[in-house]
Amino acid sequence: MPEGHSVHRIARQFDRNIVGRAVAASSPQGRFVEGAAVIDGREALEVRAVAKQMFLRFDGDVWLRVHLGMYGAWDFSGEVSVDATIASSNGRMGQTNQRGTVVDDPILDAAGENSLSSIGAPRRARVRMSEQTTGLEEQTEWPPPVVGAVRLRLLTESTCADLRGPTACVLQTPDEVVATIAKLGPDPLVDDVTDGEERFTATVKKKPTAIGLLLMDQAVVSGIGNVYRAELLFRARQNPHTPGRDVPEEVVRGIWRDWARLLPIGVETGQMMTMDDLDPEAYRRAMAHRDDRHWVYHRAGLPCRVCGTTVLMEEAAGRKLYWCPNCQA
DNA sequence: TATGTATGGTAAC
DNA sequence: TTACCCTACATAT
Repeated sequence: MPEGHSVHRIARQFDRNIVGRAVAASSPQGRFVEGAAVIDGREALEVRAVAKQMFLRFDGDVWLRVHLGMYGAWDFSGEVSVDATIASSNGRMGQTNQRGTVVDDPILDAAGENSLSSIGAPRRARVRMSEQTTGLEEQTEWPPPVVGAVRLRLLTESTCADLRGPTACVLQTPDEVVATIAKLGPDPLVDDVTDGEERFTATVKKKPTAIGLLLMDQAVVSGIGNVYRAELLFRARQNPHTPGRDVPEEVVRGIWRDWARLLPIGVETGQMMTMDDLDPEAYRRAMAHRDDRHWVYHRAGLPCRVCGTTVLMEEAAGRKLYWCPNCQA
């Protein structure tokens, strides 16, 4: 389910709790038994996130590439460095208490930062990291019992990471990792932002494909998914159907810069917050309720927040595209 | 209990 | 373009 921000968040979690430690690897579900056997006993040395993919390097030049697709998730339990607000899947916010169970009524300040005093500190917790981070009921058993179809379990002495439902979970050689990343468009959190802008602009400028489709193409730009696509186009007041080469260059550059701005906000807040210029009360409401978080995404049939025109929805390449025909004429 | 939907991507037509 | 994969959850029955 995650767009780029979630993958960067998950990579950060790996950096804190898995990298630098030897792992026991297994595939309880049975679909990654050989790969797990290769990883088993190795030390995790480095994690990288590019676009919607995560690369975890183990000693001996063994790389694990994971793509969560729409349904994948990593469940962390044991010692977990909780650094962020934990939101339940229905959009309700919560945070974990000392026992790791979810507590309602988070304390958010106007900047959207939570008030956890132990930011970054390991604690007993159980969280599911997918598009959002969800608090799970903590298990006292160690290692935690396997629940459901776990493709890959990585276990350090103190932290357990369970992978479920990924689109891709494969081992790669260093050359293969380089090749995979080379096919991906610029990622504002990986590439130099100025270089990325040039690459993105040059690509879009020569494409006859609609800009609404180009933004979803990971070879054109990394990490944008269906939510950010709709929101970036609205923020640029850009019609999704305009061929890339016909979009004014300044608009194209503006979309890149906007993405470079929104992505880190998503990483820090854990939310696809695309209405960032809100007063504190509106911001609080947007953080708390998913339906109040976006300009046009998931708002088909509702009035545009800016002009009141009915927001439209159409299928584009099998995905739902939301836009305001007046603001984005 | 069944069904529909979802923030993604690939491969086959 | 369509089929298909992978899983969880909300909603309908």
